[in-house]
Amino acid sequence: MSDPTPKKPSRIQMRNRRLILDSALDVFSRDGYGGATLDAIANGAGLSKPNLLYYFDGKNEIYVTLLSQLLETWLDPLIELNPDGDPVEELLGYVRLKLDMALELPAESRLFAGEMLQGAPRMAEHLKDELKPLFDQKCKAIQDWIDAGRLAPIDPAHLIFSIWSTTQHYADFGVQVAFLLDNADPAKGAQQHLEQMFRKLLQPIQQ
Amino acid sequence: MSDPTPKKPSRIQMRNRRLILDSALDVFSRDGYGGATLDAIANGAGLSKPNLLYYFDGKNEIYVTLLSQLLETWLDPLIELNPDGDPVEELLGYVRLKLDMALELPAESRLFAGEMLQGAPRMAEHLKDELKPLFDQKCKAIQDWIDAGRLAPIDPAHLIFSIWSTTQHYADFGVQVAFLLDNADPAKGAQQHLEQMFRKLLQPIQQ
DNA sequence: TCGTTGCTTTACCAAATGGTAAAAATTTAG
DNA sequence: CTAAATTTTTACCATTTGGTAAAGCAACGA
Repeated sequence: MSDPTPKKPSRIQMRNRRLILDSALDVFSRDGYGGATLDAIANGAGLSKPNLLYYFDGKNEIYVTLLSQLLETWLDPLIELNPDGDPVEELLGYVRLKLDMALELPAESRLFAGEMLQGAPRMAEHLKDELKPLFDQKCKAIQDWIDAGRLAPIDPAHLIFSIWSTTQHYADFGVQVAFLLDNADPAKGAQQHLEQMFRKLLQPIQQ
Repeated sequence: MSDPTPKKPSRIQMRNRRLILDSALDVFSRDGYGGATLDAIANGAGLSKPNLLYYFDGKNEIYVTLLSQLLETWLDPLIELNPDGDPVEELLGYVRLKLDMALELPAESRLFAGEMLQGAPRMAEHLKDELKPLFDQKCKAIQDWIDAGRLAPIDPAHLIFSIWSTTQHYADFGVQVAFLLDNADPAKGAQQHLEQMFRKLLQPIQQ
């Protein structure tokens, strides 16, 4: 009575909305928001365009739905960062997780990157509500570790930026990386390099 | 006689091609290739659309011209990397230069990032001819430094990826960075953080 | 079995977009 | 000053694109 959409989705709805979002991820991440077309998305989902528009109100709604669903997955590893664990190992674990995500879900990473590149015009709200509080909270946790002498003194915010950028690079610039590495698998080298780099950065001076 | 376009461009040509490319940089970097329109570019340049098409053969030619001109500027700092200089200082200098470029030319950085995100469909040739040889050459130079014990043992290719990703992050994800830093200027913090990180990574063990 | 609801298709449409033809205006060279 | 060359405008056009209306079809509860 109070809920504007009380009906639970049917099996067909579940299936088709999933098909559409899967196809949309392909198309949006490959062609960008502006380059993506409803025809391409409908085609990839195996539906007609009007049929697609039966499930979503328009291009923008598909895109926003996709991004906000993805944001959860994306922020999950950061949420897992445990203030009660060992600082260096917690952060190195986070690096490892983010790298794995970049390597296994490159389309998702590129979708976010594309939105950010354009100034996040369609995501600003979500970022404010979900990303910012989490970011501030984790910065504070890292600062506490530093204050306790359990971590080298670093700027928490820029540390997080460095983790994000270095790991996501393997997804967002994946074509370039593959090309420059002569199509060798980047996974192992990346893992070792990032582990080495962040371990050196984070390790507090032993006394 | 052999040159297919021997005529040197008039002053008007120089001016208008420059106006168009400047506007195109704005539009392409903001809206992506697919989202950019000739009308928007023409508008930004203060020309009519047909007038714009008098100077360039089409949307694609504007885009490719822009990117290939930019590639030079972009690779310049890497070219400057001097194998005869001090390894750590040379590489830290490169980091500084790349960061300065990201902060001062964010639109250029985003334009490249957008092209890479989409798999560099319109830049593959240029990358093969200009980027790859330079990259291989500099990787070898870094490896020589390592072999001479003047640099910590790191994977040169992944080192370069880390430098690119961390510095360009401040341009490509500039909106996110500004938002998460509460619109504080990221320049100084970024500079200090990256210097600290790469110095620790690169410094060979003293004996 | 019948009617209601939910899903899909067919047939469209208006606006936007990349691009062209050719006339008009302007600049430049002699 | 004039004629040729260059530059700009006006008037178009075909295609693509996001989106709609409404009819047809399928599923399901009573």
